Amino acid sequence: MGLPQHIKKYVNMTPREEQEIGELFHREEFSKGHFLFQQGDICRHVFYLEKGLARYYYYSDKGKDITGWFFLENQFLTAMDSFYEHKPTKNYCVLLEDSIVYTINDFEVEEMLTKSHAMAVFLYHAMYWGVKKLTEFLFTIRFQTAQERYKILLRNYPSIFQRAPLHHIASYLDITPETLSRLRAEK
Amino acid sequence: MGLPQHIKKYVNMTPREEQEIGELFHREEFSKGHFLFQQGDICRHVFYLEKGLARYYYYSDKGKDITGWFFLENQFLTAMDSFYEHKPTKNYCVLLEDSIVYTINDFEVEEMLTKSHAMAVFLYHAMYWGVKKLTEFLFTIRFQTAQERYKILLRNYPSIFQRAPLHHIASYLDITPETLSRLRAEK
DNA sequence: CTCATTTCTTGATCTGTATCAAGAATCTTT
DNA sequence: AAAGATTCTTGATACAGATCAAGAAATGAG
Repeated sequence: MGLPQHIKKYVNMTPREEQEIGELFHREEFSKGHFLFQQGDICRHVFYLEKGLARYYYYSDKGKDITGWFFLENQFLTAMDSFYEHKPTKNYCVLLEDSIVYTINDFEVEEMLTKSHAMAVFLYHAMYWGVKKLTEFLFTIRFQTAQERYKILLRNYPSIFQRAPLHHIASYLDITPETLSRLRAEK
Repeated sequence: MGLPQHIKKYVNMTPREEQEIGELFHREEFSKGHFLFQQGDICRHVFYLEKGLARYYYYSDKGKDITGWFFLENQFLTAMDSFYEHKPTKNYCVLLEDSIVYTINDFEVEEMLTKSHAMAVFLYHAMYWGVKKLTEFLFTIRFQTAQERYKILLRNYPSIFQRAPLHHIASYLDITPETLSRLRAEK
């Protein structure tokens, strides 16, 4: 493929290392509706979304469909705990659009982690990115009102509102579809 | 010091590496009330709490004192974004008890990250631990009621209720002191 | 030991968002 | 194009937990 530009900014690799890592990614195209993983799967891949949109979701204790995250272009995604701990995931990830995805296997990642110092450094930085995003999201959920959360999403990812059903956006924002509808109606 | 046992379970290091990393940690004792870092500091250390209790907190937009986390014995802590991005932190971390702390510098960590493959692997695993804890906490805040969150804390860390003031526990649970008081009063 | 401060409790009231209900709009399939 | 399914809106009501208020208990300084 040639390594996504995205990766390179995190870490200095030799051209050789860069090529080696790049060769581990497999390009694939999937149609809208394809599941990258489902409940019960042991998620054995990290995905890099070059084009398209994915919805990561699960069912709460009370059986409600909750969107945990939306993944847009140029983002990495996986079922983190499943991938890292080799256990079945409780989550789903479905494509909301036809997408181009680069895939890498768990054993390939692990091999690179143990054999390549540069890859270990890269994965450290990638994990930090996860910590940062989670911290931001936690902060938003804890301290912003429903209206503020709605406005933040509208500001940062306005395209989501054209690309995903509103009730899935509502659960991501931790509000009901009715409340989201009312927020949108306010002038 | 001898590396905390805690570290070893994450990663295989040669005795030499283990010794090298161990030597970078500096043992220190601090009294109750000591700040490990404060707003405005660039946090240049990772701390390992061997004994004691620390409260990580900040002031919300509305000026309220919010506990972000309690750190107990055998846990690592730092102002993650400040340490990683070398920027001033908005947070505070104060010891609630006399404590024994092992400290390592940012430049030492960075040197180990770039020079030692084993250290890079270790830091990758340490970051994952952060992702996991944040994910769990986010889940609790989003989907559990105040009463459930209270019970979870009481089950997992009962000692906190003897060791920290209740209003600081309340803000950690994302409830008011009044609500916590009422939850405790329920038989 | 005493006074002052901080912490905790209890009660009354308020509010943001959920829930329940039903109709309107939009998409999908034949 | 019609019928059915899904998504979205709007209104009425309910409720968990916040806020406001004030007193009680615990802690700490002199």
